Formats: sequence, C-alpha cells, structure tokens
Amino acid sequence: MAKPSLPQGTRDFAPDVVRRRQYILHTIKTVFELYGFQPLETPAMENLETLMGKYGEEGDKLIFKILNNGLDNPAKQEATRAAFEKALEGKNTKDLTERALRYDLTIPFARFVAMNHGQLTFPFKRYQVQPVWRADRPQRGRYREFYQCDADVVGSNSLLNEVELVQLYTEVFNRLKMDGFELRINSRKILAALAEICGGADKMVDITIAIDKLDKIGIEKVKEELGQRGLQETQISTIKQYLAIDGSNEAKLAAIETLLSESEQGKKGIAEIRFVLERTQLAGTNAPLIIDFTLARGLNYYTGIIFEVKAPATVKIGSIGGGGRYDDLTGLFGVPNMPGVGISFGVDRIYDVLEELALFPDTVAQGTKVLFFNLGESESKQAFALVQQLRGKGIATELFHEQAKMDKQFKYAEKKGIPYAIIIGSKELESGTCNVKDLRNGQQQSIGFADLLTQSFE
RNA sequence: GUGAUUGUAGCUCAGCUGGUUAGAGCGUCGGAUUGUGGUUCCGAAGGUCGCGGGUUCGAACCCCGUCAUUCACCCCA
Repeated sequence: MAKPSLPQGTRDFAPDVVRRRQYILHTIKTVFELYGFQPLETPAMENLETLMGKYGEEGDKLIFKILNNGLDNPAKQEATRAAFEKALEGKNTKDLTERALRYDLTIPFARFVAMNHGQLTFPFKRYQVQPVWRADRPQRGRYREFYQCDADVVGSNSLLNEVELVQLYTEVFNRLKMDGFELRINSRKILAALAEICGGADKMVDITIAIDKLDKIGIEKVKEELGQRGLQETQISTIKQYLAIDGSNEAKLAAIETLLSESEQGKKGIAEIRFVLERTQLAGTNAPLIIDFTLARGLNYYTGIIFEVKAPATVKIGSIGGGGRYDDLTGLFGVPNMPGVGISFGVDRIYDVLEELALFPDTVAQGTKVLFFNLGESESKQAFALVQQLRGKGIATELFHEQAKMDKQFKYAEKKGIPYAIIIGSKELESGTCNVKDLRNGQQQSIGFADLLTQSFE
C-alpha cells in the first residue's frame, strides 16, 4: 500500500486551523450580513462553455476540466478518438469534456444573475464564500484549491456602493484587530486618461500591466518594459512623472489634476475618488484610505474605482484583498446593462497576517469547555448524567472515554485546550459534590451537583 | 507551461571520498506516580533512505527516469 498523499496544491485543514479560518470567515460574513448582503452558493462545477474564454487565453489553460463519463462506450469510440485528436491540438470538444471546476466566483455569479435577472431585486447584493480551483503551479501562498470570499453589488451605478464597500473593509479589519492595514484606491478612468495622453487608448493594457509591477521590479524595469511594449520616450517620461506623484491624498489629487487636465475621462476619475474620500469621511468612517495611482489591478474588466487592501507594512505579505467597479457583468451571457462593484478578501493571506501578528483570540482554540473525569463505574454514571445537563445548557462537555489514571485525563484536557476539569470520585459521589478545576490557573472548588448548572465556565 | 531546488523516523534535521547493524532532538507510548496535569528522570516503539531502473565487490551518497516539495518566471488570490 503506497503512502497516501494529497493532490498537488491542495491542503487538509486540521481542527485548530479550521477554527482559526472560521473565526476569519465568520467575522467577514457577519459584516456582509450587517451591510445587507445575501449569501449565494453555486456548484463546484460549471458547463465548460460558461467558463471558457472569460479569463483570457492563459486563464483557459488553468481551468480544471472534467473528463466525460462513458468514454469507453463502444458506440462513441469514433467520436472520442476524434475528440482526443483535437485535445492534442489544444482544443476542447464536448465529446471529451463538457464540465469544469469553477475558476473563480465572479463568472458563476454573472451566470446566476443572467439566468435569474427576472426574479432578482436590484440592486442585488450578494456574498459568496466557496473554494475555487486553478491548475496553476503551486507556490508559497498559491494553491490549486483555495477559498474566495467575494461581495458584489450589481444593478447600480451609484458611487455610494463604493463608499459602503470602503466602510465594510474597514469594519472587517477593525474587528479582526488588524492595525496598520491600508486601503489603496485608484480609478481605472485615471489610468485610461494616462493612456490617452500618452498617445493611445489602445496602449492602456500594456501600461497597466507594466505599472502593476512597479512594487515588484522598480521604476527602471517598468520603463524598460514600457519601451519593450512599444511606448515612445516622451510617453514613458509622462508615465514616469505620473508614477512619481506622492504626498498626502490632497497633494496627489492636485498633482494629478494638473497632469490630466486635458482629459475628460481623467476628470471623471478624479471626481470619483474625491466623492469616495469625502463621503467616507462624512460618514465618520476612520478608513485608512490612501490614493495610489500606481494601483492598476491586472484584470481588464474593471472600469471605475479600484481597490486593494494592503497588509500592515510590518508583515511582508502585500495584498490581502481587492476589487473594483465594472460596467457590464452579464453581457457575455446575453443580459446587457448590468453594472456592478465588488470586493474580495484573500482568506489565506489574512490568516497568515493574523498568525504572524498573533491576533487570533485565545478563545478561538477552545472547543470543549468542560471535561468530566472518568474514575469508575458508578462515578461515571453520575458524571454522564451531569454531562447531558451541561450540554443542555449549551456548554460543550465531554466525559473521558474510559476509566484511567487522572494523570492521563489531565493531559488529554490540556492537549485539547479544555479549560475546566470536573472530578467526581467516590468521596464526591457520597457528598453529592464535585471538584471543578480551572486548568488555566490550577484553582479548584467544590460545588454541589445541583449548583453545577448555574456555573458559567468561561 | 519554462528554469532551478530539495526528498533520510510522526516533525525538524545529521549522516565524511561510495564501505559492516542509518543517527540526534522534538513528539508518541510505557514507567517512576493506585485521587490532582504542565517540570524532571528512566525506558520503549518507530525507517522498503520518495519510487523505478542503472553503475559498482558494495549505493542514503554516483548516473538516468519518474513522482512529490520549495522557489523564480508567466499569471494571479
């Protein structure tokens, strides 16, 4: 029997890890609900044609395809062989695969909205927390199966949605006690305006891809890449000027206004950012909003405000969330005029940040609150009755599974992080009391069976 | 997909130029300890050296293949 193993890029989550992940997800979901978002779940698999062509050529390669069943059916053998020939050429055919694992949550969501737009109440605010799969090569912090945690508002052009999402981000990270996170904001319209004054709107994709790498490779390499992507010296110099904008949010706005004064689109983008900044402030939200004109976000479907959440500078993890506005979510599925804005939380990275900064509350590790010791036949009968009563009160309680030395039972409690041990031996049985020991400080008191039910066990 | 890297006990890692029976720490289990844990002490179990092939009198070590890991690129969360 070969050693069991896991498929590349997948993980088991042990109990203590699940607890901590649930703490994060529960916090986020609570805030989503607080802001009026509704939960949605979609299937792990979609029809292949729903996904293909939505993520670019590279994206298509990273979609996990599911082999059709019944390929060994003799009647279909001819078609299957032909399909396989096509697969060798890199083409997909229904005769070989017609389903695939979802690659993200946005496209399934778009599919859902397109299918149900007649029944939905708009603006439709949904959140969705589910795993997605990518046939990417795994690396640190990159997996083939990972959770996405998205919230979107569709069917509304109002910038108030952006303001609310800023508040939502702020609330979540405040609740997680993550001091020092930053909310970077930019507008895709400003990037478009930059491309415009650099001589070609068609260069926007090239420019954003290069700018996006600024953090990683530095200004010189970005200039190099821009040159390779066919931009002229004067254009690169304008972009350099653009990237050099620095200072307070006000100073940045003033500088960008001068630089993009010729562009109508640029003015719109600037006005959008101004609006979000002002309204956030007006609402009294203490959001760490920072304008960052170098923020580009690779994805091309964004059209307005874009966000990115950066982890506190002390942990070198970078982005822990992002999002933005798009004009047309469902056009690809035949339902036009469906604008929206959405955000996403990077759960795995948030986990790493909280771990590194030791921000998980101690209580997260606790499952069972009370362990009854098992010291004999009649003792355990009494204990078992009390166990059920405490459970009835909603207190997570266990009885040690067999009679054993106290030493062993203490160690079990300690390893499971159980805070209270209740000891009922022959003496206690006689007196109708039990010893309740707080394992965290070693203090112990004798309590009557009846009084046990009014104890808090916190 | 491209280029590197590393695979030895449950975990972290030693293991000399290729040479007898592959080691340590931590963890696990048992004991010191028959009703009070975390410390300490003693003892034990645990390995087809990732897998397959080759070279050699002899391979954990060298060669080839393969699988997995980690990292970079691409792309992205």
